[in-house]
Amino acid sequence: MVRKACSAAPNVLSPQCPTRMVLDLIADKWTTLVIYLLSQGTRRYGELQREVGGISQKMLTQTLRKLEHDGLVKRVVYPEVPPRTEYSLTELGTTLREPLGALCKWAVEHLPDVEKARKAGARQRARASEALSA
Amino acid sequence: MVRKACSAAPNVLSPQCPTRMVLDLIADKWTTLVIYLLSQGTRRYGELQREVGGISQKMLTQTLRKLEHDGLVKRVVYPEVPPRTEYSLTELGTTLREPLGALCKWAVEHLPDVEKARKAGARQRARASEALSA
DNA sequence: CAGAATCCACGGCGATACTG
DNA sequence: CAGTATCGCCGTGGATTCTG
Repeated sequence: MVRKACSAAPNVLSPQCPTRMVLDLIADKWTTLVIYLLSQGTRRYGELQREVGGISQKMLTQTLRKLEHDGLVKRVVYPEVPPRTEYSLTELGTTLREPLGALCKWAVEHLPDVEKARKAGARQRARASEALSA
Repeated sequence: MVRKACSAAPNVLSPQCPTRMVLDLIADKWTTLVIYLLSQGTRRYGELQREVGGISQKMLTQTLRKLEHDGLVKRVVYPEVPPRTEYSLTELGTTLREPLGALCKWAVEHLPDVEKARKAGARQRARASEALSA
């Protein structure tokens, strides 16, 4: 495991730990979706809004701006009329595909387990107390 | 608006896609921290609260409950006085360590890049307008 | 010690309207 | 088309209090 990431103690719990940053990065409902889409190729603003489905312009713009600010997404504006803006992953942005992919892979593989646990959870919870006293 | 789930095409954009579930799972400031801690060994409620630092009992309990409900965390209550509760990762929970670790690894490796981008962004943004008019 | 319950503030986020 | 600006809901989450 990655230790000395933080100052002295390998503490993920301190806010300045890089782990925290990743969370801020992906712990956003939309961010991951946008990255996913862009990992498939360059998109225009409108395309993204249409494809993500359910996202408001506010959120899309906000997400895009954050991503751009973090150097993960490249924004190219063509000073034309009508306006055209194209978004794409930067070099850095593409490096996120793998770890993100690993996570998705986990989801696909373990989804059944989680669903099973969710269903069993309700029943099991009811008998939890009695099981312990036995 | 429910198009085909992601049965055939892994459409991350549809809400019922497993990817969405992962997001719901980790897209929580605390969840990842808790999992990280538990991946190091069993913890008591109070220990978690102290170690995570900054988390309220409400959030801790809530997070723990969700994790338990999803079958990632095992909760053992000892009917003693004073009460003692121990939390630990389930078998399923430990499988999350790897993909989560990959993410952390990414963070550590690319943190400098992101920070650089963040710093450069501010300056660059200032010259963006003038650059266009030039 | 572990947790449930309540109150409340802030901010996320969507909807809408306007601009270049 | 690609945004920005404004408003308002409501969910998230913190602080506090109470219980077994």
